Order: sequence, then structure tokens, then C-alpha cells
Amino acid sequence: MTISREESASLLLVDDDATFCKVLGAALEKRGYAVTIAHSVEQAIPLAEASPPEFAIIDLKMGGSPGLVLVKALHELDPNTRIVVLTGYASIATAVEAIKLGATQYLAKPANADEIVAAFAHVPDGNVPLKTQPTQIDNLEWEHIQRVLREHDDNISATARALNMHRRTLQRKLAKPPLRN
Amino acid sequence: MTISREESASLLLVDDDATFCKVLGAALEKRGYAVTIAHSVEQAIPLAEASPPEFAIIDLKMGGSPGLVLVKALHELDPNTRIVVLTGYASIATAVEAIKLGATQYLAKPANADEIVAAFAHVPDGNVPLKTQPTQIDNLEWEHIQRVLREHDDNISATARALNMHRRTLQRKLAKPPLRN
DNA sequence: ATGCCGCGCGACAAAATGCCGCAGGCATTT
DNA sequence: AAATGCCTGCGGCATTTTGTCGCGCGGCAT
Repeated sequence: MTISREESASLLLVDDDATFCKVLGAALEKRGYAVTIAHSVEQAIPLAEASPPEFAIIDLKMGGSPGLVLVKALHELDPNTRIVVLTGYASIATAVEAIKLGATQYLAKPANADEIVAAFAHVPDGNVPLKTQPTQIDNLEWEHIQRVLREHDDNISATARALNMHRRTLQRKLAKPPLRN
Repeated sequence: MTISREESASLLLVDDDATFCKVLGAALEKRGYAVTIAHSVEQAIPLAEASPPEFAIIDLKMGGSPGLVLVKALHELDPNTRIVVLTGYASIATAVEAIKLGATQYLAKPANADEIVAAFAHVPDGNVPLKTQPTQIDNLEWEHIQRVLREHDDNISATARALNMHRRTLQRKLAKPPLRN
């Protein structure tokens, strides 16, 4: 990976956490990228239309439109854009969608700059190791909820009804989703 | 979803659990698919080469080659094959990989036949007109526990450890009725 | 403006879970 | 035969997670 040798590559960083953007943006610039920052999908779209970036890093959980629509928009603007989705609320359901919409990789926070840069270069092979431990129940539940949530267009009330669970309880489960194993 | 009306669609089911194959295979045949079963990647390849299936369900964790290479092979044989990856050891990393290699969907076990069939029809950005009652979380949990329990020879203590849950809690969960619906 | 919905959140009781500990069963080891 | 190790079922009890109710807010169509 020696992109930085030539003219610096344009990179669009979209995350609503200002501090996070600053830190990650600085790290990326040090690696030779020309970083542009946006804090929402609405803010990012015009920037991307003005000059489609070669690389993009997108957070999914943002106020306003969900990050997934931005993934789609960027990919349609320029299919060669390398898009990495980065989220603190990672789930298989959104990962699958993101990839289908054209994302290059999907990473869970926390991820450092090196991992992200490496992700841009990712090409699939069949050699990803499988986990040895069976899925944890909490995890299974989380994934299932996310899937149903997506199927209901992220409508919490509808999802709660579909799952026959209290809206309040669903809210609470969604609020605290760390728990990666 | 009225595939069954025409000639039945060919479907290749690849999983090393014979019982699982039987049950799921039967359920799929009842829905109008012509099911062929293989228990390993090595077994599945020649079958697929002989006659590329229209649909495929692939487990990731199998003796021999990992299921991901089969995903790739099937997709290269015929890009129109609808492939669903189904695994008890789900992870975001393998999900991303599977989709990039050409899988249509990625589901975590347990998943019932309806969910799988629905997955075949699922389109990336599409509308979701069919509202299927999603499986209840309790059922999901119950089936998952049963699977892991069997993998550990019905050893409650070992299962509790594998699931990272208290033995006492597992006991209590097992004590109360299955609660199917 | 007036419902109808969805959302976020506080409060409190009810239920589930985590965490002890004990006794019995059943192999394997000493 | 006794000791050891592991599993199982179960009784309490502290803690955590739920179910439930209710409030106010904001969008949206009528």
C-alpha cells in the first residue's frame, strides 16, 4: 500500500462525532490522504457530488438519514469509490446490506487507522477463519433484533410489535449493544 | 412467492449435520424445491458442476474445506444462483466475505424454512411487501440452546460454559416448557 | 387545529438471572 | 475401599433486567 507516494488520495470521512472525526482525520492525513469531513448524510451528499472521493469512511448511526443511503449514493456516483463502513452498533444485518450496496468493508468500532486503511485494500478470498465458539445468546438476540428492525425500516414500535415485546424493552436493548465476542 | 407452481426449482443443500439436512430438506421440498443434499464441500462441487442449482443453502462450518470456497465456486459456476449462507458460528467478518463472494443472504442458525425462502427473494434495496411473523426471541434462544446442548453431548455444565452463562440459569431455562408457537 | 403515531425517558413492581452452597451419582485414580 | 473430579438437581437470596404505565414532544395527514 503505497498510495501516499503519488498525489494524495481524496477521502471523505462521515461521522457525527466531531472528536472522533478530528482524531481519525488527522491520522489519515498523516498517511497521505486528503481528508474531507462531514457530520451527516445531508452534509456529505453535496460534497460527494461536487467531487466524488476515491475513498470514504461512513458511520452508520447518525442523526438524520441512516448511513446506508449514503453508501448507496456514493457507490452510484462512482463505483470505484472504496467505501468502508464503520459503526459502533455493528450487526450482520446491516453488514450484509452495506456490502450489497457497494461497501468494500464493514468494521466495528473501535478500529484504528491502520485497520481502516487495510480494509480499503481488502479483496475477498475464502480464507476467513471461523469462530470456534458458538454464538452467544445475547449476540444471537441482538442480530435477530437488528434483522427484524431492518425489515421494518428501523421502526422501533413496529419491530416491538412484531417481536411481541415491549417497546420500552426493545429501546433498552438497542441502547446498550456492545457485547462483541 | 409461487415458485412451486412451475417446475420445481433445483436447490442444493450443503451441511454436515445429517439430521438438520433431513429436516430442512423435507421442509423445502414441501415448499416446492427439488432438493439435493451434500455433506461437504468436496461432495457438493461435482454435484454443482454436473448441474448448477438455481438455489443453494450452505453451512460454513464443515469438515474439510470451509463453506466460503463453495460460495465462491457456485457463484463462478453460475452468477444467477441464489446462495444463502447459514451458520451456527455467525460473525460479521464471514458475513462480509460471503456477500462479497456472491452470497445472496447470510443467516444465523437457527433459522426456519420460511426465513430461508424469504431470504432467496430478498433484494438489496427492495421493498418488503411480505410481512412474515418473525420468530420470537424465546424460540430462537431455545433452539439455539438445544443445538449447542447436542454439540456438547447434552452436558449441561459444558454447554453453560460454552454459552458463557450460568449453569443454574441454563437449568432453569431448560426446566420450563419449550413454549413453541 | 385535532387526532394518530412514533420516539425517548422516568418510575416502580414483577420476573429473571447471577451467585452462593449442599447432597447425591458415577466414573477414574490412588 | 477410599479419594478425587465432574455433573446434576435444587433451595435461598441479592442484583439486574423486564413489563407496564404514563408523560411530553414532534411529525403528518385530515
